[in-house]
Amino acid sequence: MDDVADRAGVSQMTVSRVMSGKGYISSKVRDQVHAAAAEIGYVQNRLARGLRSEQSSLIAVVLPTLGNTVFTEVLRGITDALSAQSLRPVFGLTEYSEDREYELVRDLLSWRPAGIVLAGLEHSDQTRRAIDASGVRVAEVMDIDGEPISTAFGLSQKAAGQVTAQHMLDKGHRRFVYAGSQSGADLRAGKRLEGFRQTVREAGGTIVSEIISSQPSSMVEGRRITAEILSGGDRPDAIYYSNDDLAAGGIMHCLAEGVRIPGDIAMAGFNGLPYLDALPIQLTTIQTPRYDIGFQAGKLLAMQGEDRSSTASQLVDLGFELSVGRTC
Amino acid sequence: MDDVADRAGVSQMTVSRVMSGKGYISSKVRDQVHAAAAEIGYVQNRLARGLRSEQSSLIAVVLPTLGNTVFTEVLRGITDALSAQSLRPVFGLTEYSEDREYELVRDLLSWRPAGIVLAGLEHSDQTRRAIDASGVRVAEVMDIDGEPISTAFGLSQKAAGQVTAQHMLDKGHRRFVYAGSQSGADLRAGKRLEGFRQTVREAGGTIVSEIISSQPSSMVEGRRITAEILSGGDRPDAIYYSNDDLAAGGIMHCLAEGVRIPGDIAMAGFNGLPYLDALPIQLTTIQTPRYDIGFQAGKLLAMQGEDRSSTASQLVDLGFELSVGRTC
DNA sequence: TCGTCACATGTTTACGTAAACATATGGCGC
DNA sequence: GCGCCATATGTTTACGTAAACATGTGACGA
Repeated sequence: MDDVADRAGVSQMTVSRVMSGKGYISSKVRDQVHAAAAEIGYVQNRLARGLRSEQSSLIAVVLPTLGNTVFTEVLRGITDALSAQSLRPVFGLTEYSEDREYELVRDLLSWRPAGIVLAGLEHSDQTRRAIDASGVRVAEVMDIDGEPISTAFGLSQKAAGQVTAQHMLDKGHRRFVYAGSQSGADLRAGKRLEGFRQTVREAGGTIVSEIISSQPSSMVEGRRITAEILSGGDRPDAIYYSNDDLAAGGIMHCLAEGVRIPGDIAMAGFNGLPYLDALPIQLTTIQTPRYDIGFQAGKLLAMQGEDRSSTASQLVDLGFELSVGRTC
Repeated sequence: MDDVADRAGVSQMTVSRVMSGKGYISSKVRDQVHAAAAEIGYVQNRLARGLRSEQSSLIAVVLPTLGNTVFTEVLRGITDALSAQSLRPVFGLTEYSEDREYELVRDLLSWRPAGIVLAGLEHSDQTRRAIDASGVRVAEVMDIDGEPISTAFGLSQKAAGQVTAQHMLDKGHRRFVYAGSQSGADLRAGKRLEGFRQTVREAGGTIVSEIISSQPSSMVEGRRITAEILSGGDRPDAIYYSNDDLAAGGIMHCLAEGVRIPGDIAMAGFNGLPYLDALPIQLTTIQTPRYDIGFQAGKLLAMQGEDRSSTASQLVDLGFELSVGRTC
């Protein structure tokens, strides 16, 4: 900055003002400074800027995995929301471990981020304390069934499970199998299952079994689980998959084996992934606003903290929609 | 740090040494310092650390999109490689625009990253200059057909196109259609097409047409394009898709419409995405080491810069494998 | 005419850390 | 017994920036 200042014939502070766009600057000086900066290839040092101004233009993003399209879409939303104000996401992956989440949060707080995004509402006490102590602004994403740290953007996972159950019951199905993955570490999936169970029971239906694979969710795993379910002697009416990837695998199994959907077996998934529209059979699922969830979370954190009224904890329900296909 | 030092009864510098693990520290003092830090909830400030040590523990990652599984897997590889040394990725998306890439690179350099990852070998002169001037270490990923800035990890896209063409020719196909997306902004896809064209021509085959959609690649788009191709009067022997998502869409179209593969139309894709194993028909494709590419790029940048011998520009060929399915 | 105030720039200082440069202790070889 | 060197700690300073606090214009209303 001193070099730029010398070349432009002004003080270092004036260069700082031009770069940050704060304070009064005559247009003549502004141009001189920009020209000087371009000539010597000046690149500002955000480490110094952050140190002095006690805040960096980084947003910490802590997600379970990138193996699930859901989170890559959330991340896209966040990234897009931030890019306008040249905030950048720094991120870490928890692989659905609370301990790992804590480590990541601690580590990322050392960057003095302007905000932090967490997945879901369940965090260890340690994590909550570290966040409280840092005073960083928080946005939680995907889930709104619980108590947020400050603001959560998402949908009611439990209600999604209920709506799906109700729809399947309305279609006449009574005996269900639930197919999940990740050893049940995905707490949102657990809440959907909870809602599903409740509605099924109230209507007098049965959940014959709950199969929870230890593998990460994938189409291949969904196909495997489905084959397993259908090879058993006691075939259920319908399978409720914890997400679309598993369900799509189920559809593939049936296509390959000539099992009729929904005649032989009905299915429902969750997420409303774009590729479902390309499949030969339209899956009944729940459409979730994943990108928008990320985008709104990003926008909240990108807002300069002037808005102190929003300090109170708040749940922002971005809703979901039952997408009726031909699999029920 | 001063507070921690007071509580531990040592100097600030000793605390610094404990935190960074550099220099001699007695185990007694180390424990005292850790205890004191834990008591007051000390979180180091990486902005200050980076400022003083002239280098941050961030790795800049500039990718075209997160909409393509390929790049999310590369990103996973990078993230995993970095997490061991608690380096963190900061990233930006170019949406396949060179100008956007330049802006992002400039912006990310202001974080004084320990390294930067770029997709592909083609970058604007501006971008190259900015990187040269910064002296930052660079890893380029996915492509090795060209001149790297320093080290590139990937595979020969052109050779992949050639191998695919040769395989299809061997299977007796002569009249091809190429189906791509992104308005051709994906330069790697362009190189594959180049290799494909060359091999087809040398063998006396024909590329009847090259259809390049302006949409991002997706299964839905692949199904749409395929429907378009097959509805035309002059049906080709085979379709070469620029990637698996488009090809899977093609398979879906044929499943839904009763078009026989490869009897009525043959197909090949590129990437070897995991979900292909779940499809009723096994797609012939090229298996690419995407995660490994990201991982090795991450590892290179994570190495402390002691290895000055590797300054020379270098291409690391991680290879690919033809995955023979039942679509040719 | 003078005070006021929006505009424009400059000077000094602090942000939290680690590099560079001391200093002190004690074990070990000769 | 003495010098040397590995070990262990302390003091001073600089990293690049922006906040805080000046200072200096000139237009405009009373």
